[in-house]
Formats: sequence, structure tokens, C-alpha cells
Amino acid sequence: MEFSNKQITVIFKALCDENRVQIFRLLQNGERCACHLLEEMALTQPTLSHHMKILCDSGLVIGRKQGKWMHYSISAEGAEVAMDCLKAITAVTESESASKCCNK
Amino acid sequence: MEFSNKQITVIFKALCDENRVQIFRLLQNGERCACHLLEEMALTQPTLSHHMKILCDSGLVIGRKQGKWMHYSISAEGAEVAMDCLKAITAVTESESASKCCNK
DNA sequence: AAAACATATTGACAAATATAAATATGTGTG
DNA sequence: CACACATATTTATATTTGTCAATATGTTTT
Repeated sequence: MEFSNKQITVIFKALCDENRVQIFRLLQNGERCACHLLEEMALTQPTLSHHMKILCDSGLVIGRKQGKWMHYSISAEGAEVAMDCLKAITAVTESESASKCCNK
Repeated sequence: MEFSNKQITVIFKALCDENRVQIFRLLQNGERCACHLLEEMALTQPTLSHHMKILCDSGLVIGRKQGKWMHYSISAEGAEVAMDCLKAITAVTESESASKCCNK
């Protein structure tokens, strides 16, 4: 089992909230600092910080600290991992076509 | 914008819960009926039904009704859509390398 | 060192979600 | 048609999650 159930939920939790999805859209134009994201999103600073933590935990976003600023960007490697993960969990290895059911 | 933020959250909500991820693992062996899933999972029938609804809403799982039984399977088309969606939301279209930040 | 600033953390609360018991719906069978 | 059975829905509740205010941490500037 390449990915644990828990790992999978952590990865895709990044994409389960509309605000976080919107943050991805902002990061698609390239690296952005937290203050920039804060201006664009209708969120308070602590809430943004909370979402950025979830995004970084997922591996889909990378945080780079530079002085007092945090710069965030989409991780190509993280995206690759998520892609592999999605492919792995949706792959069907069926050989038989009949549905396994409790009523025989 | 090919996918709305809302659509994206609905798709990936399927993979945000450990029980639902486990259901994917069961379905990877081929189509299964609800009663079979219920035997394998440590859930009550209403809870399983609730999760199956979320999975079907995501498009990643298909429900097929046959008499009084519901047969569930992973949707190859749904998986393809999710893949495209993941690719789309993690794609970076940056031309500039410098980080856009509020401090100029 | 003090002040100003950017971000993170804590604590409290509201909203959303997962869960199960009870009930409803729909389907096959006697 | 009555009954048994599989699944869905409703209702209530516990847990999780998103949110913000207040505060803490760490960095730069004066």
C-alpha cells in the first residue's frame, strides 16, 4: 500500500475548501507572499495562516521564509505526488466482472 | 475557468475522509454492492449510505441499482475528470520568477 | 533596545460534518 | 397483499473544521 488512508486525506484536504482552492488560483500566477494573499482573500490574517498550514501539510504548497515574509508557491513535486495518489486510489484491478454481493 | 471552486471541493471531498478512502480500496477489486461494503466497514447502514452519496456526488463512484441492491464501482470517467481538475488547479502559468509581494 | 511590522499560535465560538437510532421508501417473495 | 429485506432519509447528537479576536513569536528598522 503505497499511501496510507490518512496520508491521502491530508493531501486532498487541501482541495476540500473553497477558500483554499481560491488560494491555488492566486498561486498559479507564481509565488506570492502571505500579505499579498491576505489582500486578495476576504479572510483575517489568522484564518489565512491556518489555511496555509493545511496547504503546506498537504505537500501541494511550499512555504519559503524570507525575513519576516512567507512566500508561498505551488509545489510541482507535491502535485506529482497527489496525481500518483489519485491514480493509485482510483485504479481498478478487477479481473472478474461480476459484482461481489452478499446474496449469492 | 474550467472548474468552479465549488465543483473542485465536491470532487475532492470524496478523498477527505478515511472511511471513504477505505471504500475506494474495496471498490478497486471491482464492483461491490452496499451490503458487501457494509460487512467490510465498521459503520452502520445509514452512515455508509451517507458516505456513498458523497462519493457518487463527486463523480468518482457510480451507483447502479439492481432490484433492491445498489452496486457501486469506481468511475474511470470520474477519475479522469478529477485528474484533469487536479492538473488544472496545480498548474503554474508563471512567466515572471519574482514573488509578488505587498512590500515593493 | 524600542518600535513597527509580518506571521504564527491560542482560545472561543459558529458552522459543517460524521455518526447512529428511528423511520420511510422501494423491491422481491410467500 | 402481507411480509421480509436492502437502502435512503430524517432527526438528534458528538466531533471536526472554519473563523476571528487576542496574543505570542520572530524580524527589520530606527
